[in-house]
Amino acid sequence: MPNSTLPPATTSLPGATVKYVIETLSTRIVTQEYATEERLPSERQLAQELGVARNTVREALDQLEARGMIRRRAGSGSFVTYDPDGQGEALSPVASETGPLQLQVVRGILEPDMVRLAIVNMSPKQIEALSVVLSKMEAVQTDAAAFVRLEEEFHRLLAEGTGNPLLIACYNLVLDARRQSFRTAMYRRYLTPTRIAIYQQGYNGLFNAIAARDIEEASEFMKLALIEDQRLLLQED
Amino acid sequence: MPNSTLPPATTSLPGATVKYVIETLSTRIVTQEYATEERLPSERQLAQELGVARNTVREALDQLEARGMIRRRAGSGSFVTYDPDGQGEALSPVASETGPLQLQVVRGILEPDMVRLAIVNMSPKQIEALSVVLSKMEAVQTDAAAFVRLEEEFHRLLAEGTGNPLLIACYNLVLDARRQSFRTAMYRRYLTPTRIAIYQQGYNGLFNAIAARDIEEASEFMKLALIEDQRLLLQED
DNA sequence: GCCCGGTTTTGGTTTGGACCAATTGTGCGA
DNA sequence: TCGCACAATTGGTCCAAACCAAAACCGGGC
Repeated sequence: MPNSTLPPATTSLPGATVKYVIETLSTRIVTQEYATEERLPSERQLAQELGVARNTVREALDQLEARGMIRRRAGSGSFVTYDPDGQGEALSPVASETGPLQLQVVRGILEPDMVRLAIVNMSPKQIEALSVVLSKMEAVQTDAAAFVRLEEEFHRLLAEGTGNPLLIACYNLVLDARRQSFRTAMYRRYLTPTRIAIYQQGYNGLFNAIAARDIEEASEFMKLALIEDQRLLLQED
Repeated sequence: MPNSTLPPATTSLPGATVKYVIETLSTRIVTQEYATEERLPSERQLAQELGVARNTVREALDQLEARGMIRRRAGSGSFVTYDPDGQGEALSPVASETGPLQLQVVRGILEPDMVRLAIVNMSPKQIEALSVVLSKMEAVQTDAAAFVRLEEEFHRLLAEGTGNPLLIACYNLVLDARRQSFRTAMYRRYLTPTRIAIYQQGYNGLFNAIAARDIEEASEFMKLALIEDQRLLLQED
């Protein structure tokens, strides 16, 4: 079949491109690689850099805008509105009335199974995105706030890795509550460099288990992290 | 036509095309020109009829789907979900994009632990409220819709019985998705009086276990109910 | 130095085409 | 008649390109 034209070429995995762009950009935003208020590269530049069509970049930006992470102005550019220490936003009301222990309980219910689902569902690109976040986490030495943010991003990627919109929505509530907890309870005080190192080890093991598609191992690491959190919780006050 | 390139042509007013398609289609839906549950023309047909590109039709359909007026199934078609006698409040958007299987997965994660928490947390009054709903359920003979509503109420009371606001919020999402499932997938057809009797037995056992504060027994009953739902799901076609 | 108009950059919209994946329909053979 | 493989249909994703409108940028003229 002497097809005259075949522009798409389809070298990359289909169906994962937009999500890949979203994950890449949202990670960069969360890690402040694109700082708050900063202008991010033009759509055309991003398209070239990421090796996708502008259309695809646009769709990703649409969703980031819907999430409230960026704001776009025609003729001017796209700007980061995401605020890491977002004092601003009213988190969902449930977040504020959820106690640290209650948060821990729900995490204990969701996360082990969430990892299982993610493992059997994540695409290579999604795992790649996860590894990017992991390496940034490993680079953290003392900045507890940054570490917490990266943890959230890591968990968010896991949730999206399940491909289950309902589960993702539930876990977004969990993350809201978690953010709230960190704001009020000031765990950060207890996130010493030593503890950060412990967590880094845990996340590293978790990621390796995920990359190896070792379901039980990963679920076990997830539980360990939860137990560690619990210990931190009890030390408080 | 020897012209090398001029795809857009731009015969119609620019910037109003998508809106025009949305208005046209949503009007047809609201006026029941495309009746509820009916399949509307394929995207390619609509594109031709309205004189726009398929992409434009898709974008319009995206928004109609976001509004909950239609639902799309790859390989099958787009179907009107809008109900003119809409009791139907706007369900949370996640509800519409959650499939029956994904719903079942999340329920399988949450419900067994939810029962455990409820048992150790419910006050006598709350258990009393539960028994009231149960007796109403047992009075149902053939009205599948009523039974489904009572089931929801039963589950809601359980969730509230945990006293965990975060868990309650998560489970509300689950219930939204469940309601959506019943609307679209028409399980009701399979909820014969015989099946209702089976469920009644299950809920009765579940309640007794709860009243007796028998955690393992209750969790077991909960799982059984889930399995029963699953069977019902698989029979669907 | 300041304003004003053209040029450039940037996001916004639409087109058309190719290919993928899920579903449905169909016809042939056991 | 029953099933199963194959083809057609349908929504899902991505690409490349053109044009528009708003904003920013820049250089000349006052």
